[in-house]
Amino acid sequence: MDDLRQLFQVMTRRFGFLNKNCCTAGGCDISLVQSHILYEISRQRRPSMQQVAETLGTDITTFSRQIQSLIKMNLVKKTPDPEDRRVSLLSLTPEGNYVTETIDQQMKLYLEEVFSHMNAFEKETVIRSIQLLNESMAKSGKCCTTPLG
Amino acid sequence: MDDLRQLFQVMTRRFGFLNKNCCTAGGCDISLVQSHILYEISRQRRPSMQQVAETLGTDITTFSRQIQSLIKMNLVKKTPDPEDRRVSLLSLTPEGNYVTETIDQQMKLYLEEVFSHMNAFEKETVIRSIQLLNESMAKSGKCCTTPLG
DNA sequence: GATAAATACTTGCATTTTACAACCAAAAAG
DNA sequence: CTTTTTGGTTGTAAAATGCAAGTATTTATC
Repeated sequence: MDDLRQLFQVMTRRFGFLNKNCCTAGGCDISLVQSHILYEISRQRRPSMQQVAETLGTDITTFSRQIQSLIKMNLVKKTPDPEDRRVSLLSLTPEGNYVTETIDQQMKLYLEEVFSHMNAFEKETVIRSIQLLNESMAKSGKCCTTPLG
Repeated sequence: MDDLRQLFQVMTRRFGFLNKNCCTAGGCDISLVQSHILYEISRQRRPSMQQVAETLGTDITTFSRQIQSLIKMNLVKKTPDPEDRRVSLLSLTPEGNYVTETIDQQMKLYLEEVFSHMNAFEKETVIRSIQLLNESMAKSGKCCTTPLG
């Protein structure tokens, strides 16, 4: 309880490593940011560029180029929105879906491994705590959002 | 409990934003990685380059250059280890200490703000949960460590 | 005690990532 | 119909990254 920040720092660093490990694991070999982009595209429902970039807190110009790479790698598809021809809707190609799915399974496997060191009650408490934390961070508009806006 | 990964993803992303915000806040204007380096140097007791690079999971060559920048900015000092003249021990300059301290206070302020949305019991539970999580991740040697080794 | 091997770190180089500024095109506002 | 706003793309330049190769010191090994 003394060094609160340290706790967070260690936890997020470890989770970052986990994420990174899952990118370079057999088969798919993509960067960490690309992994996050794929994840968000799969999670959101045909999002626009802006939406995903905003979620990840990356500059739209950087994001634009990242998407270009992912399209070149045949993992992502960009379709113009018929409602508003300025926006491009993002979706995963079958290959992109496969890669994303593979990473996700790997992540889940690792997370289960981590939680295997706890009993059911502890696991439940930890999960509930993270939920609570997320809610609190959401409430606190001042911090924990992208620096841009 | 359904989407465990999502919970982690959101939490770490938010904490990452928080970290990023604290770098660019008035006075100090350093990159996120530099902030992490400063933090680790202040936390560890006169660490060597390898130690900090290892902790952060960054390549030693990249790290070497980062340190060069921080030295040029007069935030970090490198002193040869008398025991082993190959190693360089890292420490903060007074300026570096000030910057690091400022960031730390900002972080703590933000974290307190986040926890202000909880009651004492919830806060205690959340902190204990993160501790537990860190322990579990440490136990699980397979994941959650640097991909390099 | 000389030689080989390992370790700690730096530099060369090439690639990737990043972001500000300036831009284009479509939509909304006036 | 003109102006402004919005979604997205390039130009360019800086920073970050990491492999390969190098230097210097220390630790085996014979």
